[in-house]
Amino acid sequence: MSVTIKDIALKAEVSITTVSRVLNDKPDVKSATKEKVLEVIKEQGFSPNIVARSLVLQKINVIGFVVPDITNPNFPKLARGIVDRAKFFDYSVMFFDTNHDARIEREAILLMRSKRVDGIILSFSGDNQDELHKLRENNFPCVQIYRKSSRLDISTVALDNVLSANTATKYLIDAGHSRVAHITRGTGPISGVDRLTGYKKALAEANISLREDWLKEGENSIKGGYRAMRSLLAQKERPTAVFAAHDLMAIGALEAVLDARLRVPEDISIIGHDNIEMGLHIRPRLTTMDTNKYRLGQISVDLLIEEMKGELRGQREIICRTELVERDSAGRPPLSH
Amino acid sequence: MSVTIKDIALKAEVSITTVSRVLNDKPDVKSATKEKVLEVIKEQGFSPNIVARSLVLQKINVIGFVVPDITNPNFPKLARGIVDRAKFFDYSVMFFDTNHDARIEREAILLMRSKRVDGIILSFSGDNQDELHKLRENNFPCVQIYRKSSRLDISTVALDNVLSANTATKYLIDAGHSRVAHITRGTGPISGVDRLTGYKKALAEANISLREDWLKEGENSIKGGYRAMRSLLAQKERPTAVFAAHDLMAIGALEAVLDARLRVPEDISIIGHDNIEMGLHIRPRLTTMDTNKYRLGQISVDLLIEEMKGELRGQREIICRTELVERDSAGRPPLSH
DNA sequence: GGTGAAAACGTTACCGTTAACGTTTTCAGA
DNA sequence: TCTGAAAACGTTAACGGTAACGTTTTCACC
Repeated sequence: MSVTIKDIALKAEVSITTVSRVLNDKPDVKSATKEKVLEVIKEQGFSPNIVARSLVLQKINVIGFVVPDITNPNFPKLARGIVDRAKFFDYSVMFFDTNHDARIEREAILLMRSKRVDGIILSFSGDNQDELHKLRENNFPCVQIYRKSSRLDISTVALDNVLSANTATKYLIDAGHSRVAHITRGTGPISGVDRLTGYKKALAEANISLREDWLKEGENSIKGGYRAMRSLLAQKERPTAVFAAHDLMAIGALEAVLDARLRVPEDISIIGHDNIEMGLHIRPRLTTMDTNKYRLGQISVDLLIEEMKGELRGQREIICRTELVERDSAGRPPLSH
Repeated sequence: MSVTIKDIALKAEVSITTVSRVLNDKPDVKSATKEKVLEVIKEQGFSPNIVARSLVLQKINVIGFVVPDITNPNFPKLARGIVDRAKFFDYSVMFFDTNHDARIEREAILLMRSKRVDGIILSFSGDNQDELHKLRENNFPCVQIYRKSSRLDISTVALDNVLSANTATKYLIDAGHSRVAHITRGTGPISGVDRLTGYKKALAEANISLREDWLKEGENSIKGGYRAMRSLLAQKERPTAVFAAHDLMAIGALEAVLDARLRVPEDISIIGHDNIEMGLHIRPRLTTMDTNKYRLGQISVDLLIEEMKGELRGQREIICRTELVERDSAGRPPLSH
């Protein structure tokens, strides 16, 4: 069928070991024979069977990458960072999309262990504590992304959500707003809590007291943001600014404001979080916090590589800073206030 | 190190063959011993080494998936369709992003062949004729997506771009427009030509003569659409409607119109193509042609599976229809016309 | 020319699984 | 109780590489 190292050895009149040696640039082979072997290889269009190699080397140079939903605008750039950086280290990436389903997440882990991938980068939606714990127990290289390892000692690269939310909220306050609301991500497991903390902290630092009725929980979607904003607008006392924990919700909120025949940012300022592409193309353009997703991807494979080398004892946590992106959806509060 | 089939055989006091048999649900094993083996497997947390299995089976149950840029909004949903469908058939997907670089595309193919993936789904940017040809020669299962196989006999799943563009243009004409411009995708290799053809056809069918000055070439980006629209607006005679070959360009065009203090669709109607998420969230919401990307992904896996089974002699071409999505960016022409 | 270390090369076991084939066990029926 | 086919199980050779270890060749130096 396909040509093997044996065939090459035969045609080049050397042993398979010699062929293996030239394949892997090992010493102990005369340059003349090396050339000869190389020639036969080219002539026969041979490329070594990496499956066989992996079996003896106990290493397949593949890392697994699991996301809950690649359609979510946070992930494509992350994926790119991971693929690029992995390629740099000669790794390929096996990709999984779990559709936020904890069962599929578990299956994916099992599958990856069976397939003997060298390491895993994952962003989980469910919380599959046991599975992650098992990975850790077996010393399986693994880094978690976006989400801090709760009580599990899994290496993590995440955002400094408290600081980031603090910065965003402070930006509104510094612009003169004292009535700033917050649309949170709901009670789900993902980073929403930290952003809420950052928001509260910023208020406290400015001596503004927290109003529970200006805290709205939205699902993590445009619709969720829209609904939350509508309920905010329906109140007798309206905020003049809102910090949404996620751009999708910010965009929804923005739509709600416009639909209510109010202006952004003249009547209400909005700041989002994550800097998804879309924010650049809605009107007004969305002011937000950039999370540098591409770089996050790169960092996570760097961390994974370290784990795979075994250079890392214990887990590590890398916390990335975010960056304010000033655009058009946030400005000074209306004069009447 | 890790537990193998041999360990299981030892502990269960059977031969490795027997273990293999229960692993693969083969006959010739008493139900009592089967249970015993299963128990030991569970107890030891054993999962078979798929690398070893792949070596003897000559099949790794992995398909390669190559895109030029996962960040491009056409691809995430496609990726999802592929991953889901692949999983259904017990395949994993190895993911590559080539950043539109023909060299990386070539490397990816080489790598995948080395890694012995069972098949490849690819969306190429460059044209790497030779590489694709070689794949075909070696009977390597492969389906190309979005792009029709020029002279190469590679299986393909693509869009009916002529019909789709025709439908979009006709929609504008039917709304009363006679002055409809077209922003094309530039002279690149991707489907732009067919959409131009469809546009021309629609004009011809309505007895509207083609105006070369209303044909603008934009790069495939928001900026490209913006620039193209500006140059359209700068003309003495303006179109009342424009069909952009891609939503990104349509969105750019829309921005240009708004920036020129004109209204959409009251002054100028815009229709895009591809139905990317963003179109739903700009104002006015973009009228466009939906390409059903998720399904496209599924179909391409189905086709690949057929090829891998060897059931397919010769290549096949599946052409998918698109669907009009009426939203707010296209309406009747202004009365003055 | 002989010596011996270094360079070049080959033999072979092994990685963890499957499957062809051979062997043993079971058990219904005479 | 014996017979023999069917069921259950095991032995062994692959799959295509790598690497430890042993063997042969080369060649500088005396």
